[in-house]
Amino acid sequence: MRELQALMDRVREYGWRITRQRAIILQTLCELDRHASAEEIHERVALHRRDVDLSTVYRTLESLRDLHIISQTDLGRGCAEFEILDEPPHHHLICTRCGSIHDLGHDRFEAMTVAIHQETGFFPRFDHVPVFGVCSACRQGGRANSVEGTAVPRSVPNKEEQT
Amino acid sequence: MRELQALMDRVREYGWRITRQRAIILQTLCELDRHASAEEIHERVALHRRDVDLSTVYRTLESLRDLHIISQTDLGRGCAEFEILDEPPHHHLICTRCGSIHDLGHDRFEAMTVAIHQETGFFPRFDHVPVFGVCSACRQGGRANSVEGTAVPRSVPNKEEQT
DNA sequence: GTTATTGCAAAGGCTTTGCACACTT
DNA sequence: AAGTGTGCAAAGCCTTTGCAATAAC
Repeated sequence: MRELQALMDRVREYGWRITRQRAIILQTLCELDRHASAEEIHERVALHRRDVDLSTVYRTLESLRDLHIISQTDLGRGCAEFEILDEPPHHHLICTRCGSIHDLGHDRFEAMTVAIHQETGFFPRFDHVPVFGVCSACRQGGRANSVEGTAVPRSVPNKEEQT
Repeated sequence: MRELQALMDRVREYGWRITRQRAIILQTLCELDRHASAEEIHERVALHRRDVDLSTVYRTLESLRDLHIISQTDLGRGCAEFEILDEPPHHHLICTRCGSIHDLGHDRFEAMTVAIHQETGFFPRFDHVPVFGVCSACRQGGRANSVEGTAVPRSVPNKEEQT
C-alpha cells in the first residue's frame, strides 16, 4: 500500500474534507497496483463499503485528477482509467493489434519536457502517457506489411476550469 | 485542397468502394485546414449534400482512421476530432488552463519513435499527439503556483480488430 | 451551525448498431 | 448480379447533474 496518509494530507491541504467515501476511494486507489476504470474502482470500493455511489466515485476521481494525485488515461478500453500518480511517472506502450501493454519509463518524456519548455515556453505535463503502436511480436507475426494496426491513437484531456 | 485524388486511390487500393458519401467526406476533410469533430464534419459535408447521415460520417471516419488516412484525437472538447494525416505528422501543445493550442513539429517524436523502437522493439505510432500542459502566458499569469492546471491528459486509442 | 459532499435517479452527449434498401463494382 | 455501403431510427454506454438529505469541520 502506498502512502495513503500522505495523500490524505495533501487532499486536506487543498482545503477538502476527508469523507469516509474519499478515504476509502483513496485507499482503494493505493491498493490498486494498476489503472482501473471508475466502474472497477467502484466495485473494489464496495468491498469495503457497499453504500458508496458510482457518481461519488466519479466526482472523487475527477477531483483527485485535478489535484494531480491520480492520472486519468484512456488506454483504449472505451472508458477512462485512473491510477495513483507515480513519482517519477510511468507510461505505457500499447499494441493496437494484440492489445498488449508494456511499461515505459519516464526518462524520455522528462527530456522532452525540458526540451519543449526551453524552446517554446510551454510546460508539458506527461503524467501517464499511452503510446500506441505495434509490438515486436505483432510486427513479426506476418501482418507487418498489412494495413498496419488499423488504429491511430487519440487522446483526451480533462474538462478544466479555464481562466 | 490536398491531394484528394491520391487519397481516394489509397482508399480504393484497400479494396473499398468510393461512394459519393465517402468522396464528399474525404473532400471535406481535405478542405479542412484543421481538426474537426464528426458533427462539424457532418455539417460541412451537408454544404455539398444534405443527405449524408451522421452515422455514415462516423463510419467513414472510423474507416479512414483505421487506414491511417486521418488521425483521431481528443483535444479535450469532449469528442473525437479528425484530421487528414500530414507527412510528416504534426502535434499540439494544449494549455489546460486557457485552452490555447499551439503546433508542435514531429522531430522530437520521430527521434522518440526511433529510440523506443531500438530499445524495446515496439514501434510507436505518433500520428497526432496532444501534449497537455501549461502555456507560458498562463504560467506567468499569476496562477503559476496554484493547483497547476487542475487537469491531467488522458488518451484514447481506437477500437481495433485484434489478431 | 455551516457548508461541502453524498445518494439517488434521471438526464446527457457522443457514438454505435440493426435492418432493409440503394448503389458501386 | 453480388455484396458493400447508406439512411433511418433506436439503442448503448460512460459520465454528468439536480436536489434534498447527510456529514465533516
